[in-house]
Amino acid sequence: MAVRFFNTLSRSVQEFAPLDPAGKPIGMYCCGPTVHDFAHIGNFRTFVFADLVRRFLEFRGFAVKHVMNITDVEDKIIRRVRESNTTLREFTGKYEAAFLEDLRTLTCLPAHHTPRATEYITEMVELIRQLIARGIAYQAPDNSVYFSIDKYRGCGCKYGQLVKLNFDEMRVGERVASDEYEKESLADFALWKARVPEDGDVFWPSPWGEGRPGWHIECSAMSMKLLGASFDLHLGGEDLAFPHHEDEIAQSEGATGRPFVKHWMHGAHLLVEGKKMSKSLGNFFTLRDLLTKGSTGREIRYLLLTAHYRDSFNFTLDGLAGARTALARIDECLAKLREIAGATTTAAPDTAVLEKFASALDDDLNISAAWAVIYDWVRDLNRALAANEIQPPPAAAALATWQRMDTVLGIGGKPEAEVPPELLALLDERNAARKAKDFKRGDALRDDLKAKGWAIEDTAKGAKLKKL
RNA sequence: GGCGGGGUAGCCAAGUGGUAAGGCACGGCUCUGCAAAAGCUGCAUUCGUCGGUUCGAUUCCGACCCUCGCCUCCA
Repeated sequence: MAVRFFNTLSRSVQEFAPLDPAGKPIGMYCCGPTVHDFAHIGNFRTFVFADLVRRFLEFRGFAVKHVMNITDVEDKIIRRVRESNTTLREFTGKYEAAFLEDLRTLTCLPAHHTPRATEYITEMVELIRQLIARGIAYQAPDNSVYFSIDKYRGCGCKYGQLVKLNFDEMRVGERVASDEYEKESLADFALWKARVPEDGDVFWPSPWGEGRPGWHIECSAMSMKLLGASFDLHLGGEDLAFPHHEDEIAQSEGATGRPFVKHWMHGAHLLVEGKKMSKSLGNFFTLRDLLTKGSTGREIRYLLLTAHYRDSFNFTLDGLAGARTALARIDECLAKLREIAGATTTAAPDTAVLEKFASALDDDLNISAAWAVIYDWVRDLNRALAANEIQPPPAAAALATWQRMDTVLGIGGKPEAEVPPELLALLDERNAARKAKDFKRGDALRDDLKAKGWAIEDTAKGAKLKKL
């Protein structure tokens, strides 16, 4: 069964067929962060989604060349650089590093390229030059350069490929002041913003005078530079479809005359505790906030991966607690399998299970169905384990099956916590007390350990300590 | 106002023109000195509302209600 994804261009689920069937890697571009602050959990839903897409394509045997940009110049960044009296590079460097670290916390595979906008000014200028040469862009009296949607349409190009647009009905300019620009038409957007005093040191020379790039042009310049004028797959959050991605298409196709991206995918936003995240509601979480509250990256990743990417998802603290329990169940099963498998490490995975898992994902990444396959599989294994019916070879095979599925999920196994020797001593004491039927003392020691963050698990093979 | 998603058990969330996956929570059981942990097991006559098509609709059609997103800051 072929991989099928919803394509925003066609508004339907269609087979994912690479541009180059001969085997050139799939070019995949995901709009990255604007590094003006620590990224929040909503941002990470999109990046975990992109990571799932990439991992699944690789699982299905595609080679993927993954590019994710870092937007390190933009209005908000400039304002905050000015306010914090620092340099652009210093300011953005801090948040870029934090962002990349956060991605590692969520076990997202690193992109093959993470280009910074400020390092592709030359390419952006060149792209703008081409657009002006083709008569699609113009310099306004304010010295800024704008993209003309009328001219673009006049060339037979289509503006409004990702969203249905009806300019007569649109409330253009309602939410954002439009009188600060001298555009020919309200819908036109900036390619190059002329330098203004508030920009401080943040400007570059260009044929149109000093200034800085508009927001959309960076993605066109960097994606085409690294992946070619036409590439396979472009992803981002749903809010980016318009205008950002629409404008990327216009700039790129306007400049090259070639189709830009074959397949567009957009991830839905998330709600937190049923409401749109906002600082005033107290439901605004960065990844770091959640880690501080005691969650782990894998729990957060798991929770973000429990819902379909095109549905808005309600992220809750209850859900996070549930994620911990659910993962523990998987971990427990794997630990038992490892114990039985012992030295038997090489085994072929269970292809029937893998096929069920993969076909769920083939269907536009139906991750819920994929989890159902996993939990059914876990229950079957647990039944067999409880009945002592699992020999080392099937245990090893099950572990191999998990390992293969986990290349897509990126959940991994729970890291084994080292038990401090003094706690082991307490455990020994408690075992001795129990043996002597001094249950009062045994229970006291159990409570003591619990207070120290370790639970005693009395199993058929003796007592074990487990980190809470 | 235009465009686009959604409304399925306490919560999260799949799915199908033929009688509702999975996870969490909760109850029961096994294990235990008692617990915990773990495992097993049970848990929606019902899919926003009202109509229509149909032998049969949660699934298709229509209307309505609610909700979320986009309409040049946005993952």
